[in-house]
Parts: sequence; C-alpha cells; structure tokens
Amino acid sequence: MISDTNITQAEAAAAQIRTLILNGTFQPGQPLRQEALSEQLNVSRTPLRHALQSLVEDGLVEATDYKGARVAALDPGMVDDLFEMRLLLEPLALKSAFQHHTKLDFAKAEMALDAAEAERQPSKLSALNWDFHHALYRPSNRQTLLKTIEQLNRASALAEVIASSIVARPEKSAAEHRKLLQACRNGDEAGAMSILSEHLRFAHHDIRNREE
Amino acid sequence: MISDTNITQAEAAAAQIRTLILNGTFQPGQPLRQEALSEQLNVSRTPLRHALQSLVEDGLVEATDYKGARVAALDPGMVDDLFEMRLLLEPLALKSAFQHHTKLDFAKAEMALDAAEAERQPSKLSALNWDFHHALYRPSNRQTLLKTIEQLNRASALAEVIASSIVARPEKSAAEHRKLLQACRNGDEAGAMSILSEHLRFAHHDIRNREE
DNA sequence: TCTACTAATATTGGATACAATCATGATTTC
DNA sequence: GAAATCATGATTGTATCCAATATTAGTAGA
Repeated sequence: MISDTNITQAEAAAAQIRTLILNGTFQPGQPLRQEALSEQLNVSRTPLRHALQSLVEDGLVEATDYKGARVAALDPGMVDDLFEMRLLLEPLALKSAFQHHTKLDFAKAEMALDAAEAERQPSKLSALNWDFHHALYRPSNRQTLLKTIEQLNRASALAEVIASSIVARPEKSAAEHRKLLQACRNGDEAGAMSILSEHLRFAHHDIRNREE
Repeated sequence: MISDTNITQAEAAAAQIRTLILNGTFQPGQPLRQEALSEQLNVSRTPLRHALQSLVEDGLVEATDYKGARVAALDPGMVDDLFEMRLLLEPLALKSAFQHHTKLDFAKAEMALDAAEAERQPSKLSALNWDFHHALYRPSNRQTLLKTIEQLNRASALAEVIASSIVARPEKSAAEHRKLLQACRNGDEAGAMSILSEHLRFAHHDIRNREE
C-alpha cells in the first residue's frame, strides 16, 4: 500500500454533510432524516449515524433521542462566547509558538494563505482559514490547547457562514493574515500578538453586524 | 408516561464505560475490544460503537480506524493546558453569573456539595464536582462558554483520577468549595473570583505533584 | 538465521432486517 | 363540539450478518 489515506465511510459522509452545511445548502433548523441522507450520500444508515454523531460533537448538528437530528440553530450569545474565548486562547497559543522559534516553519501557513485567495467555496475557505492559524500555533506543541482552539474555530465557521461573512470579507481577512504572517517572520512577537487580537476582533465585529 | 427519562442503550453504555475508566478499573492505554465490551455490558456492538465514539469526543478514549479503541493516555502537557484554559475561562463564567444576580440560586450548588462530602467513588465525585461549579456559572446564561468549560472539566477528571488526586484531596476541595459558595452568597464578587482562581491553582498543583 | 512473502485469524467497519419510539389523524366518549 | 384515546404510519435505535482491514504465524528462499 502506497499511501495510507484510508478514510472511513462515516468520515467521508461527515465531511460531505459538513460541506453542505457550511455552504448553506442545509439551512439551520433543517431536519436531517437518516434514510433520505443515506440515499443522497450513497451510504448505509450505520456510517451515516456515526457521521451525524460526530457533527453533533462539532456543534454543527443538534440531535434528540428518537426525534432525529437537525442543523444547529446557533443561539444568540454563541458568537460572542466563541470570539471571547478565541481572544483569550489563540494569543496564548501564538505566544507559546514563539517560544519554540527553532521549530518555526511558515511554508504551510503561506500555502494555506495562497490557496485561500483562490478559493471561494465557504466550506473550503473555513478549512484553509484554520490551516493557516494552525500552522502558526503548531510549534507551541500544546496539543490539548490547540484541540480546543480548533473546536472553537470549527464552531465559528458555522456562524460566519450564517452571517455570510466568510464570503463577504475574504480579501480583508487575507490582508490581515498576510500582516500576521509577516510579523511572525520578522520575529516580532508583540506585533504579531496585537495583529492577531485585532484580526479576531474584526472578524467578531463583522459577523455581529451582519446578523439580524 | 410519567417521567421522560428515556435513555438510549448507547448512552447507558457510555456512562458505564466512563465510570469504569474514571474509577481506574480500565487503565490508560488498555485496549477496548468491541465484542468483549458488548458482552460485558450486555449490549450489541452497534450501540457500543456509538458509546465509544462519544467517549472519544470526551477525550477519555483514543481510536484509530480499523485498529480499535483504547483508554486515552494523557500527554504530558495536557494537565497544564487544561488548567491554564480553565483559569482563563471559569472566572469569566463566574463574573458573568454575578451580573445576573436576579437569577442566583445556590440550592443546587449546596446539594452537590453535600452529596460530594458523602461520596467516595471517583466517577461520581467528579460528576458532583462539575455539578457544583456548573450551578455557580449557570446564571451567566452563556451556553457556549459553559459547554466548553464542561469539556475541560471532563478532561480534567481523567487526569485527576490518574493522579489519584480526586480521592486524595476531597476534604481540601470541599473546604475550598464551601468558601467559594459563601463568597457568592455574600455577593462578594472579587472575593469569589480570587477563591476560584486559587482553587483551580491548587487542583492543578496537586495533580502535578502526584504525577511521576 | 534472517528476510520476504503468504495464509490464517482476529478485529473493526458497513449493510440490512427488526424492534422501539414518536407523530399524526381518526374515533370514541362525554 | 371538544377532549381524550387509540390505531396507523413514519422515523429512529438495536441486533445480526457480511465485508474490509489489520495482525500474527508460518513458510520458502537466500
């Protein structure tokens, strides 16, 4: 076997459903019936249920026993909570990454940034968004911290999509990312920290102002 | 139907396995074979797999495709990460709760505290622990924030058990909790905040010192 | 003896059939 | 006529069987 990219059907289905949600095809509140979905995605109900369960843990889907699953309807305070947490945790990750400057490697970050500028599909944009941030935080080597931050980013992605913000401000976001990457390259820790915070505050603000 | 306590077999199995892990019956690294477990718990493999998956999302179990699941072996920095995050997020929740003082209700907190003092089983102790903290944070009404904090508490529970800390310091923890509750009752926001932070720092310290 | 390959076994992932639960609408009773 | 009850259909949860993958033991060849 050459490449070990063994993906399970449940994971494939989860990825597809996630895409459908993040691209707005599946609207919040919409019921997700197992049989219909399994037909649509050409998988049996067994892996489909696993997919739904993992999406529940991601916060993209809500489910109740015997009553079925539906696309999550985000509660009002969710966006504020997510960004307040990110504003506390992500600078921490970046700071820790700077302390392992021997491991710093910005190639992946730049790749994600380049790819993002050519991408317009919301689900892929949000994935590349995280790839970029993750590339910067990774040298910190703090797996547990990064796992939590990743969850918060995933949840934010849904909010961004609903607010049509991820497609509305890609250039602005890209510019902020470039500034952030440059500061990291220069070893300007303080500068990078403040750019990151500002970036998160902008994103938060833009999402809020598009909600009605 | 009088009470709507409909529990699914998968959830029941998950609860049982969680108990077995938190009580130390299942040691970290130990493989969890589906067939053996399904016999032991008297459920089929289908709901058992769902249970394992949800435990994976809780961080109590690690799984790899086609290679099976095992009790999570916590990585070295995990404890530090968890408590640094809790130290940032939990005071935030408490502070928000104070701002909704009309909703403050300490009955549940006291009940959890009383029950904890009579309890010696680690899995139940950690559950009551969370019940107490949750009762204090709940008036904040910040569901997303509280969900994240709950995850961090759940993950901490495993670490505490491994460090034999949850059974070693219950009286100390209970005393700290009583002080915290009293400060909240008195409306002493600043005092409560500092007691909470201190409480978390103590817990962190006690876990660290028991690891080898 | 060691390595590479193959076969046999064990274990997990998936498909399908069945049981339990919920939702809807008709029917009965007052 | 309204409310409660029951029956029917729809939907989810569970059990069991089959397929795919990994692991191990064994064998052949150098």
